[in-house]
Formats: sequence, structure tokens, C-alpha cells
Amino acid sequence: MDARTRLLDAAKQLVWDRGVEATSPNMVLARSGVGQGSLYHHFGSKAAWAEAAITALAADLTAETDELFSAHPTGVEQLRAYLTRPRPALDGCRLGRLAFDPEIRADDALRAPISAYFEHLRALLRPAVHATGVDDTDGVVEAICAVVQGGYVTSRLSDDPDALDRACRGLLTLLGIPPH
Amino acid sequence: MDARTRLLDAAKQLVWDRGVEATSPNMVLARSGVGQGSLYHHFGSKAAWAEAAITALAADLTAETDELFSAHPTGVEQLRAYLTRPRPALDGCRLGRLAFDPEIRADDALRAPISAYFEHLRALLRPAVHATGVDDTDGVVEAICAVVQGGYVTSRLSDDPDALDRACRGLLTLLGIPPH
DNA sequence: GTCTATAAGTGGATAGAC
DNA sequence: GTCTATCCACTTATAGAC
Repeated sequence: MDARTRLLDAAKQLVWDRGVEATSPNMVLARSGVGQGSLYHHFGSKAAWAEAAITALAADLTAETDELFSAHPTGVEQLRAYLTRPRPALDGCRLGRLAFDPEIRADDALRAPISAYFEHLRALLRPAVHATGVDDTDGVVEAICAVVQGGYVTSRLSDDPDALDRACRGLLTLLGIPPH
Repeated sequence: MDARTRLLDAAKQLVWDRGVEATSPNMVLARSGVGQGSLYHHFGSKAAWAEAAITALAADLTAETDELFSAHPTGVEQLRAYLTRPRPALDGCRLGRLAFDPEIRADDALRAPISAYFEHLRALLRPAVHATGVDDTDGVVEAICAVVQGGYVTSRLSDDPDALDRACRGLLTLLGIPPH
């Protein structure tokens, strides 16, 4: 595997695990096993490899989400699949966990791929929610996005991997969608 | 105002704004206007002032939440009040925004006051949710906590202060609780 | 392209005067 | 109690050999 790929893989893992602010160039070097100079040859600055890592993480998650939605024909099945999908509750969402990272706030180029992912997710959820006939489609779409992101937060803060599952199950109950 | 109070106030603001990892002793000094030595006189280490700041933020939020619940007599009114309360969507939850801070994960003493707040919140929500007669009380309680926390996340990532309100409104709709 | 060496600044903490 | 001065490690980045 070439140095650039090893650097990008290391950066993706570290950004997911620690965020951008708390990840140093030395950590990326140590995890990838390449030298100082190579990092600055392939990426001109910290912002450059951070942006590449976030863009790659967003592409991965978008592909997985698209696959999940296209694997189910009806809105109800899509919502059930989205809210029962196994998730790494204690690790956090690859993108959502960056919401309060100071370096994300300071650089719109780092936030843009994340913002685009959530806009894409809303567009997938909207017809599925609309098909259930519920009132306030936009509110329910946002509640679905939020319950997943918030479930990661409460799981992590309570050190309880089940909190996220419980929250998703509770929302499915309110939506009137029975477990499979 | 004495130096200790000025230091603690500065630390509270910075921890809310930037988290623990991204807040340096120098920032606390600059915001409080006291000297280097005073910080280390009143607090022996970064962990010490960070813990004091988090404990104080948790006490503030707990008091506000208790006040909100005790101001409303019925479960339905408590849930409506909790989910329509004005919130600083783009600033984030004082406690929830710390979920993925690496220094919180590394130190249980920093996480404990946050964990205790959420356990207290669940205890306030449980009888209110139970009174609505909904199935799966624990799931719905967790969903309510999660929608608020996740609403902060999606608001911040989309730079849209309305996303949190929309998510809360959608959840109220699903709960069958009409706006006041 | 990849490496080692190094620079300038900051982070967390201590020393010791007043 | 509060202050200034200082320390060592680390962060981000550059220089320049191979």
C-alpha cells in the first residue's frame, strides 16, 4: 500500500476516534508508519489531510446509507431498516461526532462534506416519512436524524451501548412501525 | 469578584464553547484576567478546573430542568414544556457537547457529573412519559433525550438554528401532544 | 517520493519573589 | 493569594539530503 493511502487511512481512523482538533500530525505519522516529509509532500497542511479524511468518511457513510435505502422497497421498511441498523454506539457517528470540534467550526471546507451528508439523508428520509401519512413530515424527518445522533451522545455519556438502540426503538414505537 | 470565581466562570464559558481538550490554561487566564500562579494556587491541574467547571455547568442545568418540570403539573404539560423550551441550538448543550471530547473519555471524574445529569433527566421524564399511556416507556424516554441532543448536533452541522426546533416539534407530533 | 533534522510557537506545569 | 519568570514536551511546519 502506498504512503498516501496509508496516511489517509490513518487520518480517517484518528479523526473518527479523536476528532480533528485532538489529532496531531505525529499521531498520523505513528499510525501510518511513514516519515514526516511524506505527510507534507502528499498533504500541504493539517487542514488538507483533515479535509481528505472527512471527505472519505462522508463518502463511505453515504454509500452505506444509499445501499440500505435501496435494499428496501417501501417507506416503512426503509425507516425500520434505518432505525434498527447495527451501529457502533460507543464509538460515535463518524460524521456527527465532529459537530463540536473547534477546528470544524473554524473551517467551512471541513464542515461542507458533513453538511452535505445530512442533507442527502434528509432527502432519503422525506419520501419514506411522507408515505407513512404522518403529520409534519419535515419535523419527523429531523427527529429521525436527531434520535440517531443523540442516541450516540447519550450512549457515550452514559457508557451504555444500549441507549442508542433503546432510543431508536422508542421512536419506531411512536411511528407505529412494529419490529420486524 | 475574587480570583477563584473569575477563573471558574472563565473555565465554564470556555468548556461550553470549546470543550476540555481544546481549552488551554492560557485561555482561562486570558479570559479571567488573573495571573498564572493564581490558577495553580486554586486548582492544582487542568483536570481540577475542568472538573469544577463541568460540575458547575451540570448543577446549573439540573436546577433549570428541575424548575421547568416543577412548574408544570401534568406529564403532558411537562413533556410539551421540555420539548418547546428555547435552546441555544448553535452553541450546543453545555453537557452533551462534551460527549466526544477525548479528555472526557480519559477521565471518569469528568464524565460523572454529566452522566448523573442524564440519569436525573430520565427519572424526571419517565413518569411523564408513563402517564401518556404510550408503549415502551423506557424507549420513548431515551428518544426524548436523544432528539434534543441530536437536534443540537444537526443544527450545528447544518448551521441551521431551526433544525433543533423542527426535531422537537416532530417528536411532539409523534407523541400526539398538540402545541400549546 | 521518502527520509531526518530542525525551527518557532504553544501546552501544561513549577519556582520563587512580593 | 497573586504575580512574573521559566521549564520541558509537543504541535505544526520547513529545510534539505538521498
